[in-house]
Amino acid sequence: MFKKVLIAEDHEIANISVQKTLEELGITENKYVYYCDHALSWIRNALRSGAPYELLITDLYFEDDHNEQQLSGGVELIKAVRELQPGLKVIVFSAENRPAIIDDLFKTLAIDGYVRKARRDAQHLKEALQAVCGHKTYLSPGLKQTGKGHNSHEFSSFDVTIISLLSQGILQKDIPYYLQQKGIKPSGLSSVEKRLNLMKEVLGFSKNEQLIAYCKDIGVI
Amino acid sequence: MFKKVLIAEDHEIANISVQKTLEELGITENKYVYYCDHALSWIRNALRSGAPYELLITDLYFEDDHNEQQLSGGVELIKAVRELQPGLKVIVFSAENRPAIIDDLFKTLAIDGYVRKARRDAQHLKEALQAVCGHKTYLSPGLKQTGKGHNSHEFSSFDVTIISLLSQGILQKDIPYYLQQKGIKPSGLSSVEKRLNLMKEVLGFSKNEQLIAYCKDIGVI
DNA sequence: ATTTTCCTTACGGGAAACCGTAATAGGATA
DNA sequence: TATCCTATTACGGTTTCCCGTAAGGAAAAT
Repeated sequence: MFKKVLIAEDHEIANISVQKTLEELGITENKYVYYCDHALSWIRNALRSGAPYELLITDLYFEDDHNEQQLSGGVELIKAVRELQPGLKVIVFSAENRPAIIDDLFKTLAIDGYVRKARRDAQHLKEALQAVCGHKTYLSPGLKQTGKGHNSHEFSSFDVTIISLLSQGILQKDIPYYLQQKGIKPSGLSSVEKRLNLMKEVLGFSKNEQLIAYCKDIGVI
Repeated sequence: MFKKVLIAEDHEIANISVQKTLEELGITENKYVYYCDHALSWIRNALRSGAPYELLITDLYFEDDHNEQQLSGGVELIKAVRELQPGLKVIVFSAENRPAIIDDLFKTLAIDGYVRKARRDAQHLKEALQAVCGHKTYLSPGLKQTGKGHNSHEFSSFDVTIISLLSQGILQKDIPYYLQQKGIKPSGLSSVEKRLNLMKEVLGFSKNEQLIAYCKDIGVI
């Protein structure tokens, strides 16, 4: 089992329980911080002193307060950690439940475990620690990886751009202009329409409003 | 200080910490439950046995699982409790931060304290316990301004119905039919358009897609 | 170089949304 | 009852969206 673990979690209540949970597993050499910047400092200092951390447990979203922070949240913290200590194991512990976002954590940031704050989260956290310690990955039960069912769609960056513009109130007929501004290659109105139609057809939708709601739900925008 | 307290909180991690926090204040005769229905049962039984609870600490939102529940969440639990034991003190402990909803708890359900799950929540919970014990009300710091910003909008159930229908792909021109089905009073297409225009004007939006995205963000649909 | 193929763009007719205005209904007041 | 006031509904013109078809253009294949 791990011996030296760093926990980044801004909620005091959650922080206390993670602490207690780790102690129950015999993990005692821990540091608990409430800010992302502090987490990075401790990782950097531990690395310099020759006794690096073995595991980082972090939340995704940290609330702003009077203390100005460089790192805005868990994603930026993990990115910074990856440059500093690429081998550090990372478990994300958050209430986020949108598959697209969680999936992206595994793919882009190569995290080792994701535990969702939910009914049995303390138990799940223990299971995650066991799994990650054995160099396996862990995902909370009930969170299916975006295994694309019959009606799901892999959103390209082009798709996301179009949907974002729509959700910002840009008229569909004006989207080509914005695409040209950004130098995005297919910029014709027909291409935009074609892509929107494809997305809606795959997902069984008929209106843009449905598409926006769906994308908000799964977290692609 | 209180002696007999009931805690209803589905997240194991949060539940553990509340437990520890109460123990630090010397409150030892507590019961911790993970479902609203269980909470109501324990309150009812304690009342019958002549040793009623003095305080209920409850979350607002409970996640559904395989156990079918009568009470859907904290609001329904508090309503049921009010009929059973009107004098019971109630502290709500939730991540909810929308002033309109929190205000409604104090006004409609006459709760005694609201502690938001945030950075210093364990400390705030202790403060709330002190305050409510002294028959005062408590509200987490940083939530005191109920003044709605210049561009915000209080969504009526009519608004939510319209927006829900749109997000389900119903054509705007077909919404009157659905409103009549449900027996909702203003059902004309012009009334729908008027209401949509009002919402968009207040929020500074121009398209329905923006409105859908906004409502998803703030959680009204 | 020519043809084929695929992708992008352009065009046009019909449906829906948008927006201002007018007609109607229901309730309150006198 | 008559009148006023408000809210709801109905209507028409314009814009935007929707969708099928056709034209243009680049890359690959022959």
